[in-house]
Amino acid sequence: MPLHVVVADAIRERIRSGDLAVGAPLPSESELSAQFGASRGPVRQALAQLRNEGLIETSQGRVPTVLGRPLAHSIDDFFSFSAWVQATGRTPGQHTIELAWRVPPAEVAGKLQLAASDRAVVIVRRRSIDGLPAMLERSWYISEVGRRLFDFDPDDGSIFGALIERGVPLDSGTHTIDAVAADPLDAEQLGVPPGSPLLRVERLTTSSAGHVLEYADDRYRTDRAKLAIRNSRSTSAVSRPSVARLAAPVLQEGLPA
Amino acid sequence: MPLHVVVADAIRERIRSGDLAVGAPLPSESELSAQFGASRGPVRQALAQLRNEGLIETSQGRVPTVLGRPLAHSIDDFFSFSAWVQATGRTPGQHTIELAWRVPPAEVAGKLQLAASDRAVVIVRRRSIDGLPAMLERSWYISEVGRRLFDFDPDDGSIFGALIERGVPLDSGTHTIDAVAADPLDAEQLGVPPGSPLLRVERLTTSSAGHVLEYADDRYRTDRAKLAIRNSRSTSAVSRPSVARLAAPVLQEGLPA
DNA sequence: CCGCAGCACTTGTCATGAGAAGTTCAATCG
DNA sequence: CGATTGAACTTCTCATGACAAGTGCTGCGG
Repeated sequence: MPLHVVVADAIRERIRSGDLAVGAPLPSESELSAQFGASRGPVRQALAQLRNEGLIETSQGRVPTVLGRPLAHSIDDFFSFSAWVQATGRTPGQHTIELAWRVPPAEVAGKLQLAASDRAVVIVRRRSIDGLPAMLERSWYISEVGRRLFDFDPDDGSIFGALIERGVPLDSGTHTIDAVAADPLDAEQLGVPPGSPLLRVERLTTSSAGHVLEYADDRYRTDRAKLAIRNSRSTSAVSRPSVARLAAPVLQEGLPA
Repeated sequence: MPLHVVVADAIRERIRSGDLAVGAPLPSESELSAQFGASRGPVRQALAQLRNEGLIETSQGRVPTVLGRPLAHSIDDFFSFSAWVQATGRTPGQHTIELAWRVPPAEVAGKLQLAASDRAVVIVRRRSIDGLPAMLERSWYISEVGRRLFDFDPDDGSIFGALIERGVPLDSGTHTIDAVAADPLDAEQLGVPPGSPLLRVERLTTSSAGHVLEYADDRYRTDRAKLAIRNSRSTSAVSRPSVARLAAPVLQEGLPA
């Protein structure tokens, strides 16, 4: 394992555990170099990584300080409902409502870049957190990917994980976020009155080569799940925001000032 | 200006302009070094920055390739409604409905970390895009920051920009996203039926020192604005997602595959 | 006691050099 | 003609050294 990863992991763990409190100063670069037996290069590489994750703040002449605790554990938390729920220490659940291979509506076909007569695999699942319905997922896969859904029981766990294991190159995703009123199916499955506001996340998953593999429409009960974004202007190198899903009861603990 | 910034800007511009098309290979590190008269250090620093912005993809042994065009122009686009709308080539508008200094409700006081009897400055504004109402903003500032709101006309433009100019260290933000039903004020100001689903973004803005300066509750008409997130699992160094607001009619153009 | 200069220390930037590890492609072997 | 080997190329990793620029503290002078 590369040295700079070792250093970054160690510091990240010290922040996560609270050993390095929010606002506390980090050891200087030279101290870190000595501690890990590394030269300044890998240490600076590790600090750049942490700065980029929004965990620390650095500026010239001043020792780096801790900005906040980590939001998401890994990038997969954002792609996989199961991975996300498990990472927050809860139990994910899923109940398949429909699994079919058919011609999708025109708008879905457009997003999947299919011809009008091409079929796709659709799966509708109710996802729950600790047994409570939290999200209704309508997912369309291109046939080549979707046929693998018939190889295993979708009630078993993560489709994302199962597809990755089978070598499907799910890689990049574009998520579009808005709000919709619950339609009759949403209302019935999620246990809310029809017309209730739901948080909708539309996901377009592509391979590393850029081919569209999946289009999904996920609708969340906002009392059970939200999204969080943290970003900072200060960090000298333009930092990227940090995005995570949040389970409602974790909100306070999950969002340190 | 630092060399690695010069290199990064130059490459970013070549990607933005289409000179380097999506999927095209970049020059190798040694070629870039020669072109800019720099050693490998700054060149690698620039490439790391671009990789982190999701613009390029690198892996060992292979020349970097272009992944996609930039989503957001700058980080400020996410903090400032005005900056965002202008960056998309539209005209932002604002109409102040209320500006007051009073004791906030308990929940707001809690988020601002105020004592029960402390006052704060509240401003309610309707924001529009090209004259069409798009968002209703309820913003609470701690008194020290909020009193500056009386120094200028909030209908003039960006409060964020004005506060930054006056030295207020608005720096980091945590955004929580969910959906709510339009209350009577939302409905009236945004021109939608009461109970319509709205996309809500709660924002907690803090100084670089970690003090809470602002709490805001922004509610968007989802037909006029959405959020987009793009992220990738592949990029060797853990890449950070890219977040942007989207004005509805820009959706197609704004989201290259 | 206050203000300021100076020093020690910090991070930011850049150059050079070297080996490990992965990719690509062409020549060679079966 | 297909499979394999190998060399040339690439990026990744790391070490060392140096200077610039910003911060914070100490001690001096007023």
